[in-house]
Amino acid sequence: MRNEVTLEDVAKAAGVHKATVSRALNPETQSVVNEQTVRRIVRVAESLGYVRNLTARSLRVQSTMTVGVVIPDLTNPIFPPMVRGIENYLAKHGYTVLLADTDESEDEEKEAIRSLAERRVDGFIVATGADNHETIPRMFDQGIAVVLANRGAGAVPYPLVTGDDEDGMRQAVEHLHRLGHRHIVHLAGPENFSTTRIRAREIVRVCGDLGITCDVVPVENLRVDAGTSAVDRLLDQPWSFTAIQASTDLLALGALRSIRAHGLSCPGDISVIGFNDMPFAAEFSPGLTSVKVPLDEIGAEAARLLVTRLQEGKNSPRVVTLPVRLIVRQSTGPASSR
Amino acid sequence: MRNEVTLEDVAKAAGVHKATVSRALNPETQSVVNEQTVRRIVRVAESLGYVRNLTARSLRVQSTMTVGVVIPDLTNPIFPPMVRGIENYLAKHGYTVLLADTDESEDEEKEAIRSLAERRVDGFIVATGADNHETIPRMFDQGIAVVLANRGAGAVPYPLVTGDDEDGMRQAVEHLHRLGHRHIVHLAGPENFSTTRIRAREIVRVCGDLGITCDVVPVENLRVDAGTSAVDRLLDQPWSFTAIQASTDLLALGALRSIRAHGLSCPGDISVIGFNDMPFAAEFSPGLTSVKVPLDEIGAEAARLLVTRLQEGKNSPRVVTLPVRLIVRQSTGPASSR
DNA sequence: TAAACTTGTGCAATCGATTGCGAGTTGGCG
DNA sequence: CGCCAACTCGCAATCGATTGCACAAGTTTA
Repeated sequence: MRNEVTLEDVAKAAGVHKATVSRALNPETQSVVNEQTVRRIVRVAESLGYVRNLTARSLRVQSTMTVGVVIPDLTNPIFPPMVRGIENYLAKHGYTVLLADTDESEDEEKEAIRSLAERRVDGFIVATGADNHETIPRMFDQGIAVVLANRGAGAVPYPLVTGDDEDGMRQAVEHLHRLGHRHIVHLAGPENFSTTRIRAREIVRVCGDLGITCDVVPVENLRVDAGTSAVDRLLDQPWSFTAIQASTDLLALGALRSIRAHGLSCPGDISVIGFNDMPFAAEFSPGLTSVKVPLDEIGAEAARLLVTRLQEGKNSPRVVTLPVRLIVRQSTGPASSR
Repeated sequence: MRNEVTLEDVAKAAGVHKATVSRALNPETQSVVNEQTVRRIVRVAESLGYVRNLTARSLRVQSTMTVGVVIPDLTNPIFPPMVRGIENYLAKHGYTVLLADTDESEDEEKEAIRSLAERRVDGFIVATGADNHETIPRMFDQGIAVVLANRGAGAVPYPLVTGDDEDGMRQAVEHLHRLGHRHIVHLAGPENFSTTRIRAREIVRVCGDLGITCDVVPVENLRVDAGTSAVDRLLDQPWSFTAIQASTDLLALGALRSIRAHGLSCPGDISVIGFNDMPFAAEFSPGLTSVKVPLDEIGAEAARLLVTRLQEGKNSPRVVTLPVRLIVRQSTGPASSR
């Protein structure tokens, strides 16, 4: 049923030893085989429909040419571009990606990583980092090659590729300041994600510098609904802020929904500004002002770091920060005077 | 550097033969080993940090417990839900997914499939079907296990899981008919994709039944820009339709952009209705009326068919059609009278 | 008490490709 | 003519786990 043509078969058909076939078919070692022989072997291999068995090869050479990519949830729109970036880079270098979602559950993360480790991936790109998880540190102790993307993982000295959250937050707040906003709210993600924690820390710092009042409102997770209900709670009481800066576009989207549901207008009554610039953020109603994080480049860079680590053995810089840029759309406007 | 603990190591440490360790650690064969021994072996294995080498296992048992998922482009928003559906089902059954994008290029498709075949995936789920590609038929001849998702691939008798395009189109057109539309435009995708071809065929049929004039406008590909420029061309000349039905939400989005750019209003001047109900279609401006295709279920069902094929060897029904449902939002309204 | 089972474990072949080592051939050069 | 280098290519071990078969010890049955 399956393709069963083996090196041995090709060897027999070509009248040579399988070792010769192996060398003839591998670009690296092709040069030690007679040119005529190579041509003959290649021809025979094709006519027999030989396709090399990387499983067997992996066992022998101790490398599978696959990397495990661990993300929280593919349907979170920031991840597809990242995975694409990873995949594009890796494909060019002969690697294939084994994908695993974890749904933000530490158990599923552990399970996913175990499953990938059993399959002997050469390395990991992990985007599920959280400060309190134990898995990543243990991997470090075992000497497993890992690059973190987007989120850090506590004190583990793995390289981390991320957008410049601090600069992004500065751009966002300065934009609001120019528009006259003096009292804003920050929707903060969970404390144990480095990204959301840094963003929260940074926005209060920048607001302090500019003389803006900033209320940090914690949100239990990064889903749209959580953003909606958090803003619902704000708007169900007397309130006095004029803008909302959300740690994530999905939370910003939740804010937009809540504002609309309360019969208020954005940006008329409240301006909203997101973070990440997820795909289609421009199409929202109103188009979402957001800080564009180069998600595909984060993926590609993470892949690049991993590949150099795998091929040259040398470790990479501790953290790579990619530049971000504020994209102004319709969800931000002059502060309302109420 | 890597985990090098092998069965042999565990065996030595536990004072038994590696065959016994193998049996003790495999739930299937655990029963033939003495209970005491199992416990001892498990303990030793854990303390040594043994993680089973599926590469070696695969070679021996001729099965890798991985499936290749081939899609055009992960950043097309209809695919992440589908891949999630696939992954969820497969993970529950011990399989892992190897992901590959092809960017609608037949060469890349061929390359991706070859790469996955070399890694000896147990089967494929392919969403890049096109009538003129040669790869899929060849796979069939080789007896490779494949399930097609979303798009068919010519006359190949592989099972196909898809949404009910015909019923969906009927619902869409009837909705427009009720709103008074009598002249509409269909933005049609490429001819060689079964999905878009069927949708085009069906919309003209239904329009014929209802006495609606339907102009089919071909669009070269399924990207947003292509939709925009197609509608640009329509609106740059005299026109008389009152609604646009697009083969895909991305094309519909392109239409929305063009309408806005021409200073027209949707649905005031032109109603727009999409297909697939991609994530966040509700957030567009205006919220996009669309036919909801259960993408995650398509993925899950495709995975289910593949797994039963792999485990029971028996082939599945030729085509599984999942029900779809029109979701009415703000982009459709009464026909304008011009 | 011997024969017939059960139970638990070891032995060794096997999956398919890679690669260090060595042998055979050819050709060049002194 | 002889020696050595350069090419080619075959041999066999190896990667780590699985599994049919055999064998030993203990248990039941006739």
